[in-house]
Amino acid sequence: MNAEYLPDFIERKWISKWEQEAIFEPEPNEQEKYFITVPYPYLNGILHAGHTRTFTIGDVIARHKRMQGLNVLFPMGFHVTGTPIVGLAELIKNRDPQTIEVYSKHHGIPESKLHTLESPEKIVDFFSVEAEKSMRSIGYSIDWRRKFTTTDDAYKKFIEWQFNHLYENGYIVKGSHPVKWCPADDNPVEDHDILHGEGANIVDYTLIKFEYEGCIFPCATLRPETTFGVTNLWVNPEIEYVKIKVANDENDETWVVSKDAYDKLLHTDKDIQLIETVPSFSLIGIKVTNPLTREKVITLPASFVRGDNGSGIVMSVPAHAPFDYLALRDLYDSDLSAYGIDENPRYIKLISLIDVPEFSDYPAVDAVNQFNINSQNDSLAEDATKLVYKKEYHSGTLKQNTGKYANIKVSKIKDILTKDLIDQNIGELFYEFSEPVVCRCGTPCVVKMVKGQWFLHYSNPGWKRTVTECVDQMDIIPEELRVEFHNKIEWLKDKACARKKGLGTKLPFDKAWLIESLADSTIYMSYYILAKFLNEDIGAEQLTNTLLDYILLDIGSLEAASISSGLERELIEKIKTDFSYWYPVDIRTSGKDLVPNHLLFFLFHHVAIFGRDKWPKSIAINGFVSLEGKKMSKSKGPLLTMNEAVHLYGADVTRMYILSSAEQTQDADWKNDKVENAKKQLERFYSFAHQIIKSFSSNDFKNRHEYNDLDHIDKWFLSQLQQRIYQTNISLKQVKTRNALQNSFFILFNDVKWYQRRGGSRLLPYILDVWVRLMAPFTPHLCEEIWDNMEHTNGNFISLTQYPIYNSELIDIDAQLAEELVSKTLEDMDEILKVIKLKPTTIYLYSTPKWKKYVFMTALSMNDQGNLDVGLLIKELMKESEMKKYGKIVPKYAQKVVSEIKGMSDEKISFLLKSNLNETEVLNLATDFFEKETGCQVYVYNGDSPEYDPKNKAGNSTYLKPAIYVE
RNA sequence: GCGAGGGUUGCCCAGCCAGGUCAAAGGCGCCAGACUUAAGAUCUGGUAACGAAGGUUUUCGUGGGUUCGAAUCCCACCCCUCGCACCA
Repeated sequence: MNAEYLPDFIERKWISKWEQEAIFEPEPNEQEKYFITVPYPYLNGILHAGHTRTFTIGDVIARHKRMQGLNVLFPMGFHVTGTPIVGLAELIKNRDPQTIEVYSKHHGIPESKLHTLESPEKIVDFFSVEAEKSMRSIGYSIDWRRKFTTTDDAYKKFIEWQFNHLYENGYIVKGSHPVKWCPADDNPVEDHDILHGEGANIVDYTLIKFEYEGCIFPCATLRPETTFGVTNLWVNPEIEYVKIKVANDENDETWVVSKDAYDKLLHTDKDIQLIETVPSFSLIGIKVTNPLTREKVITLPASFVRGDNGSGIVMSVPAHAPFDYLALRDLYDSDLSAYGIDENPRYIKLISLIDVPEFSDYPAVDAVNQFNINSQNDSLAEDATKLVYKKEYHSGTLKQNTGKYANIKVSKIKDILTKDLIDQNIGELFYEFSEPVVCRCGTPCVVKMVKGQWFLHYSNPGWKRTVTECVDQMDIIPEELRVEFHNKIEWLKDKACARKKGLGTKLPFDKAWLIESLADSTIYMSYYILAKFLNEDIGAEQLTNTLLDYILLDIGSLEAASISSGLERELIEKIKTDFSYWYPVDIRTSGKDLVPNHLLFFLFHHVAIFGRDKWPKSIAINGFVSLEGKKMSKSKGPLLTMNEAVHLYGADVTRMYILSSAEQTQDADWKNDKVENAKKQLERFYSFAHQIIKSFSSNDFKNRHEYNDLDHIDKWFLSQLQQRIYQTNISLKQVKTRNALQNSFFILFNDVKWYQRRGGSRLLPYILDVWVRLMAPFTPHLCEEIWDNMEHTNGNFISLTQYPIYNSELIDIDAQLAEELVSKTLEDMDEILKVIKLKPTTIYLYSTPKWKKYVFMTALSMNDQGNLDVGLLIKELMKESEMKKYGKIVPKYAQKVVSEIKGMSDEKISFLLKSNLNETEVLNLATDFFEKETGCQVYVYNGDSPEYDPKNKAGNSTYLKPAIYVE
């Protein structure tokens, strides 16, 4: 064994040995199986630290389960469908400076190579080779016989099969949906195509159709319920209005809207024709009919109305909308004769329709007064609006004047009412951005209705219900995220699943479209089972629907499957048996960014396609990785690649660091100087192992289970070790890799230090044997190397060796308690030595007198029976004639003991109840240790009759806390 | 706005669900000692404050509450991060 830790050498050596012996290529057998998957990487770049974290977690779980004796399958594929790879090829071809810079500098691709990646195919070829190399170099125990990319012909056949099923079972429907649209490009815009307004949402307004002489005056609102409180409409005399013809199912309608609104309506699914422009003056001072209440209300002028927002006509609800109230108040007593209005707007009575606990009948008035707002042009009007809307939304209920909607909460009314309005044709939906959106080309974007689009019908309540059932029977790790899954299932709407651009599979029932790339990566875990055979001896064209139905769903017959595919029956049966052996997925582990999308779809599609016995068993979620506190970005940098990490620090160091720096869902920050420290830790471990291997013979390792006459400290260590083994196994099961490493490495290291400090040595070969197995899932190469050098297992891989198992027989309560006594006593001595200024030469320890221990144990057992009480305890004690001697001091001590015990955890109490400790003996055995540690002479006296006690210190002792006197 | 997660001792980061062994694990940093001609590396110990006796005091975002007892449970508030879709 080399004295120096050479990660590069060790790692190459063991990776190639694993490959030679093909130890990670499992086949079905009589063992219990474990199928673990992580999301395959998307190949528009080199694998980075984020992949490293998720994949390493997966590998550690795989290795742990494998060492626990399960038959583990951990496969990997590559995702390439969608637009980014096509976009990247384009950018490289055009020699986009930023792309060239980022990919050469951050991804570490030489420019000459980079320049050849001018087509999506070349990119896929290059990055898939690179990704596999990276994953091999970090030691993942992946079965590479099953790799594939999502543009393989066979994969496309598989996806077609999936979509045929979804279609046949009604999970795919046709419909229209609003998208961000650039009128100049005549294309939808995606977020990275946007100049301004990246955060913009599409908001759904309701148009309320007010009527006037056969014309419709549509008013856009987010609060359709306020239609009950409309007192007038607002028209801005400064903006341009038009009259348009709107095609409707039965009759065409004539609408009056702003010019801007007309432009927007042109992009909706409505059929629109311009009739004429209308002077704004002609729209003011007329009486329109509220379609809901049939009341007639007047139209009035207002400057706050914007032509580019909504329809350019606004309904006024002054009781509940500060702007409306302000605009109305601004008109009080003013001369409106220019508009042909001779009434004073003061006659208009506010209509209250929402009950809000914190406000009067007119919340808008309250808010305007509260903020002390002067006019509709005051900037505070915005704040007042927010306040009123928020309060009304959260705590408002509808009043009696809303008829059948009375008593409904404001927060619940919108969907109900909108539906009713649409049914009666007095309302319509209208979409608008939450903020202006401008395309990269400089053109303002609009909301466009895309018609005849294919949708995955995720909003289907039955489908949602089944997914909810699926989640309920799964393990979600960590458990706290279960609620998140339920929320997101609730929230999920229909999702367009067909695209025009990018790589992918055509929709089998509408070949003009490509299947969207999140939808084609939902049940591919089952494809791993097929992939092994496809990579060997099956052609894509043989993967027929009939064959897939038979293998994956057990539909149809072997006969039919064989005929349709042209495959041998035995082969088909073999694939089918493999599938039913490996499926379902036992765990899928993934970054938390995939919860609201991929993981959700993964569940939706599984329940849609497969029976309950094939539903996934568990999902584990992990957090992100940042780089020196900065967010990583594939396309902009900074980026730490898996290659770079492995190259600079080694595979084992990288694995250990990324798993130990943060727990589960917490984000991890990669810090180079901390990684250096992790490397030192492993060097320390290596040299510890090296020392032990040098100092012991291979026989010492072979006989590791045969120790007789163990010393106290050996028993203590064995007991302690069981706790570490237990905690490591539990933590790994819960995917708490940080906690697992804390126990299997750091804390165990400290235990070993204490063991050696206390003079232990003979268990060291045994310790190393257990320790290295405990660490093997995390740092497999290093552990194989040490394991190999112990020369006690005839060349078996540690990767295939039994993982340490908790052994309750080795738990030794007395040894643990004794060691606690020793270390606490040492702490007490240190504390005293630190405080007193004299130079100490001798320390006297006085163990607890028998009677005090008796008091303590009596109190403990009374506590156990649930009747511990100072009075009762003293009474009980005094029954004992021995105790009467101490009659005067017993009550005081009893009181102390009772409060001490009341403050103990149940665990500690049961621990103490089971113990049987001889203090004097334990302390005597430890005197050498105490002397070595303190540099003083140490004497231990029995507290019952100390030979020497000049300052009467012996009386200070309590059970497990000896009295101390220092000279 | 809606949803989720988080604020801990010089720093990173555990603990919180199952209240008491919690002045609070582990790592880093720092300090001291050993080794060394010395430095570095390595190893060992220490690391809230105060204390001439093992104690005391203050501390886990802020303010309340429940409890014999709260980092942990409840309520309110402040601050930070992420997601909100047709993009992987």
